This record gives sequence, structure tokens and C-alpha cells, in this order.
Amino acid sequence: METQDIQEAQETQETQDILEIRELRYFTAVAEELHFGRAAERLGMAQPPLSRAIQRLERRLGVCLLRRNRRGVCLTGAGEILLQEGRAALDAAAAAARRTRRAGGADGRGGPRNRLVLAVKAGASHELLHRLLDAYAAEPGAAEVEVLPSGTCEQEGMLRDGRADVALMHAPFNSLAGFDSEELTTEGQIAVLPAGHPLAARRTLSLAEVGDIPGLPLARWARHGRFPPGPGPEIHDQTQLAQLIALGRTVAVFPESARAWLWAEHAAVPLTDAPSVVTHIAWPAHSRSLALAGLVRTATRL
Amino acid sequence: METQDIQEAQETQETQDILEIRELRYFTAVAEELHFGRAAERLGMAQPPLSRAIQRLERRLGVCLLRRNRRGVCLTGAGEILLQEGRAALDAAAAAARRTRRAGGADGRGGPRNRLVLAVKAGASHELLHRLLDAYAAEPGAAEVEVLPSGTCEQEGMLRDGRADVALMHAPFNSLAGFDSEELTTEGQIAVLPAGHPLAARRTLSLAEVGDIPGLPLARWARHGRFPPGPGPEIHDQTQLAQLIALGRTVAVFPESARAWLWAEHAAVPLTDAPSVVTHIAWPAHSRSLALAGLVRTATRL
DNA sequence: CTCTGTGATACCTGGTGGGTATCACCCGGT
DNA sequence: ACCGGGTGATACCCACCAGGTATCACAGAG
Repeated sequence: METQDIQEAQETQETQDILEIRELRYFTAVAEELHFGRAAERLGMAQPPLSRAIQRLERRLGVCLLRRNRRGVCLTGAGEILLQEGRAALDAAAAAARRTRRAGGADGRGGPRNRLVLAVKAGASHELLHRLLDAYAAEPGAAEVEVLPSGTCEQEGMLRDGRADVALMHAPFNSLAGFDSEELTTEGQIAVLPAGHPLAARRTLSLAEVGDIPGLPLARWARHGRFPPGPGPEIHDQTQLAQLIALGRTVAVFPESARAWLWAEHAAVPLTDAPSVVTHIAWPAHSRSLALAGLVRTATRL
Repeated sequence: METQDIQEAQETQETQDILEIRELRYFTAVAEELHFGRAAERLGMAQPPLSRAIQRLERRLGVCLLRRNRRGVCLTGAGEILLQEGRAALDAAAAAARRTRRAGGADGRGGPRNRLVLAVKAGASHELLHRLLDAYAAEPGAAEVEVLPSGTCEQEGMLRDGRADVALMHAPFNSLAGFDSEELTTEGQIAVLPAGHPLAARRTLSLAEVGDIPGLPLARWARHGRFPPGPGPEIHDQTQLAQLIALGRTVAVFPESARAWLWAEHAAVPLTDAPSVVTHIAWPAHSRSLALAGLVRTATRL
């Protein structure tokens, strides 16, 4: 009877101290691996305490998160929700730690932080970035700006988990969901071909034409860690892609500003029907930093 | 020498398991109270362990968060950052717990959750809300929608900490920052006066005229828990305001849809220069729920 | 110069996070 | 049908740390 009361009290307790960050890390590890052993290994711990921690979490939430099958485990509906929401919470906590550390710097004094980390897709918007940094540096009281090159579409994660304070993003490739942003520039897209290819002489091309060139498959970029299916080569960095195009092995589609880094062996042909690429400056919606506001103001005035 | 190494190892450890939710709760309590004793009381614990916890947190982050003065404490720059980011992380964690519990329901099975909590400013957009609920209920496979009336401008917090899954918001009163949203309706604003007042006979009014009526000060609503300065009465709920207007003690400005709940003793006069009120449906940017998508689709089709 | 109120320190205790060893179970192979 | 490998769960133990109580150090007000 008494244990019953205790259990009920636990189940109905306020949704405050129910979820610890450590537990979220444990759960996401298990939910991603779908295997207690591997998850424990990834977490650098033994399997039994991990099992217990998950059990305790389920008991406290009063919800079944995992369905234990004979062969591994699978997520319940509630488990999928917790995985999704938990990742957001983990990002938020990591962001809090990182940004606090950065703000503290050497002494923890220093008022509002005077340093900004700007995430940019490596190699993209060179020209714009250059103008922005120059213009901002000329502002009175400008903060120091650290430019952090990021992988394809990784700026979102960097903004979410605090590795960056502000980012240049490219719609429609990046999702602006959950961030505040200002539009900066709009540009068309071009097909980048080997200079000697017959199509390189064309004044314009369509997406359909580029996607179906005999012997010249479209290059495949990783999006969120996954490569789209297709015959083309899997691209990891820009230099590799540039070389493969120059060698006549592939073709790729880029915003017009990519002309800046083309080689002599490359040819660029405007695309008529590719969606426009809109460059935004984006930042976490709750940001209140003066330095950030200054950078954004400078960017929109360029 | 060895302790030095240990300290450095702690300071440079990954920004992963550095921040626990419990510590964030402690810190925000202290940062809000600016007083260890009161904060400890609010947290339901003794003061010494709280002091130690904050010290440990500062040591782990390698950052000074609070400046201890003889009389109370004050925040450092890093402390302000942590307060701001920490609140976001606390909200995210609370949201994860709440939404998981809701998704779990009785058995934890049930696939994707089939229940939505919709936050609405109490009394606002009655007509729209009614049509939305009716239309959505008629959809095949519609989830159960729980309507959660919220205080003035409180929908944002409810969405952030998981008390609600989706909300009707009213720009420019609510900030849509950090959420995904779709625009639903736009409406002008009206001044609501006592029926007998001379100005009630006017066809239109301007904001300046309404703000400066002799003997009839503008009512003041709480925004984020604070009342704007001014001579008018402080308003807590709509009924109270309606009564004060009817009694000829105050005047207020509302979206046109407020006509729905006016009394016979009230008069409504359109405002010529008040900003339009745009009603949005908004939800957390990372939401992936099918039920939510259905509700949003229904709303935009109204 | 005390008295009051602040946060910090010392020290103790119980709960729990984590480890090792082992179990219970289901499956697949022979 | 039986056994072996691999799954997650259980039993048990230890160490650590979160939290409590008692007390200190210190500054300001009277």
C-alpha cells in the first residue's frame, strides 16, 4: 500500500527533475544503436548499468520507451518522441555549456561576450563572406569573428549545439526552421562541366539535361550524412569534386558564386530552371547578443 | 603537478556531460534570486549543498558565473549567457519529458501520438478556433485536440516547454521566433469604448486619439509578467476588462474578432492606424508529427 | 563593538551510479 | 532435439557524491 503511494507520487511528480542530461545521452545512444551492448560501448561504460538507467528512466516517465525483442530492441512511439525531443534538449544543453565557456574566456569577467563564431559552408559565398568580414571589422566596437568552416549542411547542427553563434545558410539546401534569419542575396545556379564537353558550349541548360548526360553522371553530395542514390561519385570535399569534373568524370550544380573557384579546365553554364539559392544569415532565435546584432545589421546593409 | 593535470583534463573535457539538468535548475534559481538562501528555499533544499553545486559547476565549466559580493551576488557576463541558454535547455528537457509522457499514454504502445494540445490565448480568435476544430475533427484519422487556454502571450512558453504541441499566435503580440508557423488570417483593430462615450459615435479613430482620451485611460495588459507604465488599470482577465469598460473607467484596443464577446454597454470603433493583427498557427520547428501536419493543413485551408 | 545576515567550510550519511559475475532466454546450426 | 552464441536482465558490491546539520568568516548597520 505504501509502496503503491510512493510509486504514484513518483509517476505524477512535476515534469521538472525527471530527465537528466546523462539519461538522455544514454537513451539516445540506445535508440540509435538499437542494441544495449553497442550503446554501452559507445558510451564507454558496461551494459548492465545502462540497462538499469533506461529502466529507471522508463519507470520515472511512466512510459515504455523500448520494446525488447529477442534480437535487439526497437523504439515505441513514445521512444521516438523522446529521441527527437531529447536530441533537441541535448543540443540545447551542449550549446549552453559551450557558449558559457566562450563567454567566460580567461577570467569570466568581460561583460557580454566579444567574440562570435560564424559557421560557413566551406568554400561557399567567399565573396560575400569577405565583404561582410571587412565591413564588420570596420564597425566601431566590432567583436572578433571566428570563421568556422562546416561540412555540407552542417551549419544547422553547429548553431543548435553552440559550436557556432551565427551562420551563413543557403536556402533551399539548409533548413531555417527554428532560427531567426535575414535574407542577404539571391543567385541562380550553374552547371559545372569539363571544359571540353560538347554541352559546355551551350548558353543555357536545364536541370533535366544536366541530370541525364551520357557518360557524365551527376555528383552526389552527402546531406545529413547520407548520400542520395545514383550512379555519380560520392563527393566529400570541393577539391575532390573540382578534380573529378576537370577529369571529365562527373558534372555538378552550384550557385553562381561558385564561379570564383572554378579551374581553367571547368566550364560553367547557367541553368534555366534550377531553384534560386538564397543566402541568409541565421542565428538562434533566443539570442540577445549585441555583437550578433551588429554583425546582422552589417550583413543586411551590404 | 598531478592535481594540475587533473584540473586541466576536467577543464578541457568534451562539452558533453558537463551540464546536468539539476545543475541548470540550481543555477537559474540562484541567478534569478541573486541570493543563495532564497534560491535554496525555492528549490526545497539547504543552502550549503547549493553553494557547493554552483562552485562545482563553475569549476567544471572553468568559468566564473557569479560575483559574490558581501551583500548578495550578481551575475558575470558568462553567467548571463548561461542563464539565457540554460533556460532554453531546461525548456527543451521539460518538453521532452512532457511530450514523451503524453505520447506514451496508458501503455506506451500506440505508435505516433494521436493527441494534440493546442494553446490559445483565452478568448481570442473564437470564431476561427471553432471552425478549425470542426474542420479538423471531420478529417479522416484526425487526432484528439485538447484546447489549452493560456494567459496573455504565454503560448510561446507553452510551446517551448512542451505543455502544448501547437498554438494560435497573434503577431505582433506574440514572437514567432524559433517556431515554424503558417499565416492564417489578418484583421484590423478596434477601440472598445463605453457605449455612452462621445467618441463611440465616431466612424473611425486613430491610436493617438484613443491613447489620449480625457478621463478614460488606456487599459494595461501584462506582457511577459510585466505591466507597461501608464495611468490605466492593470488588467488580468477579459471579463474584468469588459466590466471596467462598461463602467466607463477605461478603454482598450483589440483585434476585430473581439466583437464576438462585446457587451451591449460596449461600443467598437475601427482604428485607422493600428497595426494589423496576423493570426498564425505555430509549432516547434523540429516537430515531425503526422497529426500536427494534418491540423496545420486543415488550418491553412480554412 | 556587537548583532545580523551573507556565503563558505567541515563533516557525516544514504542513495545511487557504475563495475563484475551471472542468469534467463531465444535463436540457429547440426 | 540439443547445444552454443548472443541478447538483455539480475544480483551484488564498492565508491562517490548529493544532501543534511553545525559552524565559520566576514562585512555592514546600529
